Amino acid sequence: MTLRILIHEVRELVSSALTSAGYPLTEFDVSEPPQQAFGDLSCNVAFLLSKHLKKPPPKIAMELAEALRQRIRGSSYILSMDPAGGYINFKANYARLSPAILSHVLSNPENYGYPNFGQDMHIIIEHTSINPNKALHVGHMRNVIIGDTLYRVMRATNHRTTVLNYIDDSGVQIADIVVGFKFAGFPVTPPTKNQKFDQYCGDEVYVKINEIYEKDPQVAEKRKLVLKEIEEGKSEIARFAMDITLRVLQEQLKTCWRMKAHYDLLNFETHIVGSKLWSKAFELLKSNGIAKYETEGKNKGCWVIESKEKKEEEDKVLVRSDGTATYIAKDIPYAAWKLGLVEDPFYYQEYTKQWDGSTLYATSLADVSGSNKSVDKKFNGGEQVITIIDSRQSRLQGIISQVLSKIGVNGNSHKYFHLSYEAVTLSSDTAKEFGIDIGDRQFMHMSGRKGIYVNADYVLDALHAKAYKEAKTRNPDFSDQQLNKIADEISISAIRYNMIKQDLDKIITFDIKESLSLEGDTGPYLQYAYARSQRILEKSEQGIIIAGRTNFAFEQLTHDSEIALIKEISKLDLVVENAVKSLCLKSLAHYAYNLAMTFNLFYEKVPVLREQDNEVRMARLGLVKAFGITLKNTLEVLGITALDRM
RNA sequence: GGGCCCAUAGUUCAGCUUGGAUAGAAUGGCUGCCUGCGGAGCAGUUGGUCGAGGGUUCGAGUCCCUCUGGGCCCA
Repeated sequence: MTLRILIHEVRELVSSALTSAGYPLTEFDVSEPPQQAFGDLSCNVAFLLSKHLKKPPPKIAMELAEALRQRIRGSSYILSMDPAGGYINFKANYARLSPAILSHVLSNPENYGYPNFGQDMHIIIEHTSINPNKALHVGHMRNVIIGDTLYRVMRATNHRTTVLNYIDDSGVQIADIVVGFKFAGFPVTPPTKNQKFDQYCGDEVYVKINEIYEKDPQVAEKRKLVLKEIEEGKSEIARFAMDITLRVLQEQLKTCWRMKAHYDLLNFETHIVGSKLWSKAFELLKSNGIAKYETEGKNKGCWVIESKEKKEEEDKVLVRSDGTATYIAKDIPYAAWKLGLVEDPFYYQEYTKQWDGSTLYATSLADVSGSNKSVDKKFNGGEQVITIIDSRQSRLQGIISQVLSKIGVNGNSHKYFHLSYEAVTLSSDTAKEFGIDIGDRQFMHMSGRKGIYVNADYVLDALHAKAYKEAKTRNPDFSDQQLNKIADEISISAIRYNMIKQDLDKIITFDIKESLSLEGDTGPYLQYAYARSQRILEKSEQGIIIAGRTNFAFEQLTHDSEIALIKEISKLDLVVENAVKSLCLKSLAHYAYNLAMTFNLFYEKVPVLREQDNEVRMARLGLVKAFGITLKNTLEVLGITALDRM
């Protein structure tokens, strides 16, 4: 039993009342009214009918109420119904509802709130995909956290998930680092002790080589040479570049794993290039008449995609007249591979074990025998492909979707979906820490080239230090190991919640001071509510065993804050469903916050352990336990660990 | 020149997909609440011409149009 069933019941009642009162069946909404005083659910059908019936809504509501009143029987979960204004408000019968909801939660602790509508559908999610020449900064964190949360909620709703991380190992950015090492004298080992290799490459080599380019065009020339060698893939420089790529990648993955991100496959760009995927995809485009050869005009000698719909739009060049492919031509075959539109050219080998015990695979072009044996595994051919990239790529991604919709992706434009999000920028105060005064402006964009960004590890470390200190004052008897574990979980929770609670279309103005807050609308607030609930259960179990029991005298829970908590608990599956269907991940965060807040109110108002009446006390313990299950399952999809102590 | 996104309290944001009852949080400021199930909490108070104008509607923060300001992409 969840709120969903109650809503369904109200809908059925209203529908049949419409018929018997002589009104036409029409679409209407059943939702929660803005205030508890109006009831538990509210129906707006009278407003909608008044439009074409030219009758005032309150009058229609009154008439419908008559028909409804006869239908509400004693066996129903609905206690009463009242027309108010034009609304029809319903009050739930919690004496029946509460036992049904709470015993359902208690008997499904593992998967309560996770509706099974995925039905094993294969969803491919790509996220992270950071150039392997630098460490993650806060902007990358947003990408990782959006992607991993999506993966978690898809997995929880029984989708078959494959998470890809695209490694651009043949781009200019990696070439810049190689130039730094080979032609500008940077030592390959970081001169500062214990410096992470990704930070060294990004914070120092990359920033300084860009300064050198400005002054010395001869060094800038070397970049072209290095790029060419990497593309050809055989030389000593190419091998060196791959070595650097893998070392940076390893450090990047450590940071991602620190945030509890999970991946299934690393897709190396050099493998995509070397696999001849492009020529297969190109043939597909030609045979479908999508790619056209221009014989005149400014694109003479190029292969282009014509845009017929809008005349103002430029035709997109795929292959230049000199035979080189554009960046669009790189992305189309990869996208076609994801959807399974071209034959899979890759071998797969085990790359490494991850933090969660799962195996991370990598693409390969050869069937390698020996220790790195290829595995027979299918990573592509998703029924839906979701790519998480920032909004600057919207145009390119739009073109790719458009092209794919013409080949094989029959009519279903949602099969290839670009999940776009806005940038993370620096607040005025945080910009000042880089010695930059941005005047009246609200934010400033980060710049990798100029070294103006906040590293992910720096934020995690700062959060960790703060959480550690706080935890130690509250738990002076805890060991260093215990405190570190707690501080890990709190720091992850703070950053993950911070990055997911905001709308994807909004620029995040990152402020280092504000991001360190552990109070109010934050991840640790959620964990705190959970820890409080677990402490109550822990203390109670010295005298009373409630483990394994699912039925209590829940009908005796009648206090406002008890009812409010039960109602909030009953909504999780609706929230999860909405999060998946509208790809609205922030709604999970908002729900978690509301649930925790509702519990905190209950905690203030209603005593549990001090309750004298044995039955009521037991019922409250059952409620506390059900709350813990619900919050824990919500936090799980957010990638936040529910802590018993903090 | 063309396309996409954003604008709500001092600040950071919910609410807009699907129009509806008194526009909500957090944070900051001020004030209370720990011999009590953990104060990373709770309560109160302060703070809003929902960027501007027009339109649709019985009803617009929400839908449509124009404009302004900011951001991004393409040329």
